[in-house]
Amino acid sequence: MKIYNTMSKRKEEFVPLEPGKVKMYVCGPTVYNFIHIGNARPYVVFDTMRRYLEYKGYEVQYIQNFTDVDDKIINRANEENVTMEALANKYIEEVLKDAEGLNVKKATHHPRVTEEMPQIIEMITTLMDKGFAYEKQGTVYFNTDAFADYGKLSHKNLEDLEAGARVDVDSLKEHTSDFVLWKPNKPGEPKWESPWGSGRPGWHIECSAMAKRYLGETIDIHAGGEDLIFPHHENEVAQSECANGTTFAKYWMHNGFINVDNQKMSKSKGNFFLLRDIVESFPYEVVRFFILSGHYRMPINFSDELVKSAEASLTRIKTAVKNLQFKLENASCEKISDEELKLVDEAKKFRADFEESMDDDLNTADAVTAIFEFVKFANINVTDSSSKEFAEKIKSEINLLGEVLGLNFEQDTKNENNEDAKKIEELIAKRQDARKAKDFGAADKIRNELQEMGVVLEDTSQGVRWSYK
RNA sequence: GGCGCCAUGGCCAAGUGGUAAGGCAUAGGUCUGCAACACCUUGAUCACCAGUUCAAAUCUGGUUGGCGCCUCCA
Repeated sequence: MKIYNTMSKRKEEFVPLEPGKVKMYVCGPTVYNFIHIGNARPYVVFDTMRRYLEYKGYEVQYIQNFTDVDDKIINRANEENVTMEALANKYIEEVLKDAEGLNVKKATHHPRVTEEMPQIIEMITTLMDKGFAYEKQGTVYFNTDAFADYGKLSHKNLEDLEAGARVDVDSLKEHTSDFVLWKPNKPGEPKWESPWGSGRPGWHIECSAMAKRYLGETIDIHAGGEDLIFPHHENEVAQSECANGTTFAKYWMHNGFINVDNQKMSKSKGNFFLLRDIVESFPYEVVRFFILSGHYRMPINFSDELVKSAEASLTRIKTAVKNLQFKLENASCEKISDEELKLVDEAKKFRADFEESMDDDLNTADAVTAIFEFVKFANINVTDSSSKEFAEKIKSEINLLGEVLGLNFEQDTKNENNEDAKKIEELIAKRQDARKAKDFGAADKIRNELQEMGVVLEDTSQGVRWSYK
């Protein structure tokens, strides 16, 4: 498999540090609100990466943190008159709900910054001891000048950074690009004791410390949104490599943004969409499919119209799978024929195509194409007279590819209950009687009635198939 | 100012040296009592200019347009 590595700016063959195992760290959200559609992208993309690696037989250790101490959380907590802890807990729960809705697998660990203080303080101490950090009035800074490789991930150099810097209010720093490792608390703010006085860690150090604790000094893949390249990930590299004296991450993966009207979402522009609001109109799985229908490094635009189009595409696949299910349930012949066995063999190419696309830097957009082609193949070759075994084999192969993408093609997002089903079956039987009697007026009336209940009928030579629209 | 990304049919989107995948939408047709599902058919020379090459959407240079990072941010 090839992965585009931000560090080298090229696709590289993926070779894990340890055969058969992959250590992945994905930067998680700061929990002070529900996640927005943009936050959903790294969740979906890197979960898909994980699923594909697992599909290929790797054992994946997947770590995603929650930043539960930060100015934004403190401010929001003050506004709502609750403790920072309560606010963070609330949103961690909500984020997990959204993640579950998106069918994102749980991380191996979801560490929280507030529970990692000893490790964080230890790492800062090491940086101080090794001369990569300095303390001024209770604030500890990382000395970027001491790390010769500073800028190697974001491909910036210190001179350019100095030149392009905005007016710096923080006069305690020795260099513009130095950043905070530990800062003193203001009165009333949450605080932890440290060798430099009470306070809390800077944003960057937490990820370095958590990655080290749960995955070790060197990890395989570090991932996140492209905006994190600088300064966040650049600073992580500096901290971890200076403290540990070894390479931090072998591969750096960064997802592109989800834009609205081709522009970055922002609250001030008023083009900001929470995932919660979107799933009022579309199922979570449609959002997941929408995200996977473009390459993860390219920007994608978000709009109702585009998601609607994605929904129609997904429906095509799901309809095909439903049809296969109906056919196998009503098949008159159990055993697969020689002719069908040949077709099963022929269908292997779709899986091969799928893998080829996924192997090419997780090209899910192209991988989805293989599924569509598989669907067409199924539509043409699995007929009403196919054997049950054949229909079953084809269906499970398509479903398998869906699972790798975290999509369950058989899942029905609409509510159904048995009482409804019974009533629907009765109406269908009545309609069938009417049709037999060539009373099409009555038959159509029943069909319309069902349509109003949100039920769509399909007459096949195997019988009537119904589903919720 | 520094660094970087993008520009493919109505919309979305792969392809990155050998004469343009796929999906959505549209139109016509087949199937159907009608419909639905499905199938068939229908459409682009790849922003522009110049260059390299037997050959370029695909490489190089330039132009135009859009966007991002450099400040919290997925």
